[in-house]
Amino acid sequence: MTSASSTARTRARIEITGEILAAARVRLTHAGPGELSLRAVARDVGMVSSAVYRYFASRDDLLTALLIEAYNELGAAAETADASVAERTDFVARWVAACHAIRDWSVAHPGDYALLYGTPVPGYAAPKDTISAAVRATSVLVDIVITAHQGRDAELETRVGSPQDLEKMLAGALEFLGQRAEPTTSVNAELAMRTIAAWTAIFGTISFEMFGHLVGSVDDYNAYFDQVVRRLAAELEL
Amino acid sequence: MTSASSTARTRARIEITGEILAAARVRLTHAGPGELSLRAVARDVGMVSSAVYRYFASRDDLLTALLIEAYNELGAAAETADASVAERTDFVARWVAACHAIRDWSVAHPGDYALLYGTPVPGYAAPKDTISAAVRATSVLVDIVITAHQGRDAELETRVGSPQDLEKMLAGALEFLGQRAEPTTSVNAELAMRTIAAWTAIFGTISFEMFGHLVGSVDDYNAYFDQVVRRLAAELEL
DNA sequence: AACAAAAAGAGAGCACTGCTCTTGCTATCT
DNA sequence: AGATAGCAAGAGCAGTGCTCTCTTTTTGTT
Repeated sequence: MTSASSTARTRARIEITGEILAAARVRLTHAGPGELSLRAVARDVGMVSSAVYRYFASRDDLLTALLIEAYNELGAAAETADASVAERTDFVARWVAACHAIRDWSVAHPGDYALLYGTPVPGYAAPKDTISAAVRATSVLVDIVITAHQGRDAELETRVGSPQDLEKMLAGALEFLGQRAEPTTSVNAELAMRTIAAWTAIFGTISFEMFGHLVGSVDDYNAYFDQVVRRLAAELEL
Repeated sequence: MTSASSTARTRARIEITGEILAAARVRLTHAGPGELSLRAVARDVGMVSSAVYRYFASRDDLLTALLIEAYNELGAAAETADASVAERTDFVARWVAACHAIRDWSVAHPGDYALLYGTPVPGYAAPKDTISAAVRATSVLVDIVITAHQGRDAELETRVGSPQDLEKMLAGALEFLGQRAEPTTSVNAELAMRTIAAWTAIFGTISFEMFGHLVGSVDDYNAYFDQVVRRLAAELEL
């Protein structure tokens, strides 16, 4: 029986890996990445700590796996919210729905959010596996913006600086946006600039809320976020 | 000799406290708050770890002291940059100068920045001592905005939602802004909304840069930040 | 000047962490 | 059936925050 993955052992391995991840996830949700102890997770699943190392080579490896899971969950939440808007040409509604889905997930998963958008762990550099997952939520937002502008005649006018400056500065972003747009269209640098700024503003707002910087200034976080999101929608001319 | 602080011991205490803080600061600058070990700091200053506890009751206390120092340094940088603009009525120039000073300091002190604006430490709640220091950099920005709008006839028109909604939502912020404005003036809720959003956007942008989320999208961080800041200046109608 | 009180440093120790290595057992493949 | 590889457990190392005890030094008072 050389079939790839049907032996009891491989099945057990997958299951146990999942159990460890789930246990770690539970601890992470309300504890923050720095407090996540591999030994504590091991105890949760009824293992000795050294046994966990058969499944994850190091604590960083475990964090990476959690990172990917969390990114995917966030991305899925954004995708679902966007897809749930029936009127596909109501780009403001889609934008608002996706943004709120992102915030809602973040509020419900503080520890995971801290892992994704908080201080990076020590010498930790996110491996390539994480990129595709990391990009999901962002892609939802970007797609809404790009689709909204796809068929329009007039391109956005550059507000600050020259289009050449923007193009040079945002080369990487323009490439990414270009891949998501229809092949024939070229992506306006001004639109790219505003999109990145809006994207940053969204996560900046959530981070400020989550990390306590809005305490005393803002009373109703949800209402405030809604304001921010709708203003960004106007800024993006959705 | 009962005079408050002239004995050799009190002088030594202040000096040693400073040495510990300085050593911790050096470690923090390029290491991140989670990696800051009290024992390592003790070794740096040639003490045994238990001796450090005569000066700081816990690691959290040390972090709090570092937090205050860093906030003050950031605040001072912003204040200096603002003050260095000769033409006091050129509010855009003052805004740009202050914002860039904030980013420059952040880039030069990654570990400190992570302590201030990254994931909060475990169960750590910033004590009141930190607030006055924390507010300094923000106050510079707020003062520029408020002063710019002080003598104007027309108030900003509410863009999204109603003024009543904004006032209710931003009660805390309006109080803070009101304290910084001239007593006679009442602060416009729309202005408060835009100011908070701009403030959030600035630190969101810096956080995204520092925590690696702009890698691949933005090539020239300084130029990008300049764009963001100038667009916010326009948004704030400085 | 002498003495009690307070403060400071050093060391040992506890409970915890990430991680490695060795030992015994068991499922898998040839 | 026998060799091989995978798995779990335990001991152990170096590091962490923090506490407690002990000794020495400085301080303030009698």
